Amino acid sequence: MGLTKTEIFTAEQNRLAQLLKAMAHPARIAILQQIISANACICGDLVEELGLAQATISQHLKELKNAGIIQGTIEGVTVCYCINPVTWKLLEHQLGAFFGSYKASPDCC
Amino acid sequence: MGLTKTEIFTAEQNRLAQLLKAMAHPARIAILQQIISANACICGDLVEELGLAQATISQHLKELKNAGIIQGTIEGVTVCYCINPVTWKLLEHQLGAFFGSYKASPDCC
DNA sequence: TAATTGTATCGCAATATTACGATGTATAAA
DNA sequence: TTTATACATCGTAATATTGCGATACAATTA
Repeated sequence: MGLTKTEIFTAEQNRLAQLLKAMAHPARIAILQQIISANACICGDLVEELGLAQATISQHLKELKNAGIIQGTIEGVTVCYCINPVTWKLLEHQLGAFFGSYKASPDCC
Repeated sequence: MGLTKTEIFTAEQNRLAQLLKAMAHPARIAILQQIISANACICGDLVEELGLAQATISQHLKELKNAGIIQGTIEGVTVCYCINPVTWKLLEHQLGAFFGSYKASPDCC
């Protein structure tokens, strides 16, 4: 049916999956890297940096914004995007806890 | 066209996106949590633990295996799944570096 | 050998994603 | 007020994902 059964899972599982999904695209990873490396916020330079159409970039930015990973503020004609520090740290800690919860045991397959 | 332009991006960006995508589903997060918390490897108990059909679970396991996040070994009738320690640590470090590369600056939007 | 058990795969329907041209919108400059 | 610039949104085609019933397969057990 192509519809994820969200009601089966916990809110945390769904939220984590949502955040990971928002990042799970090479273009969106590239966008995040650009935003981070530009220190200050980047605007529509992304269209030139990456080789994608303006409509496509705008769509990817929207998804990152919807997930709460980035935030955008209008600055005259341009829009300034930057990392949402709250979500970023939350996700960082959640992933850290998740990955840290695994301890390799030698008696495994 | 519904086809990701992988050739535009670096191998690292594509690989990271692939790994994140494999994890970006609540069922697959739940499966990983189960595998981790069961310490030793879990088998088809997953079908009972989660409320999904056997075919669906098998498909999710296949995706995690294809991405290299888990590995499965046949043990008689059952199949034993566990975390692939190499990929796990690699992803852990890569994500750590990625999230750590962001330093919040106050002069931002 | 036949039946049972645990998984994998096939095939399908419903839905979601990706990419982009075309077009809309809002601000700034002429 | 017209024009230009920077984005956002719409609509659409191609493709991918999700979930599951049905079925195949492989290894034990009777």
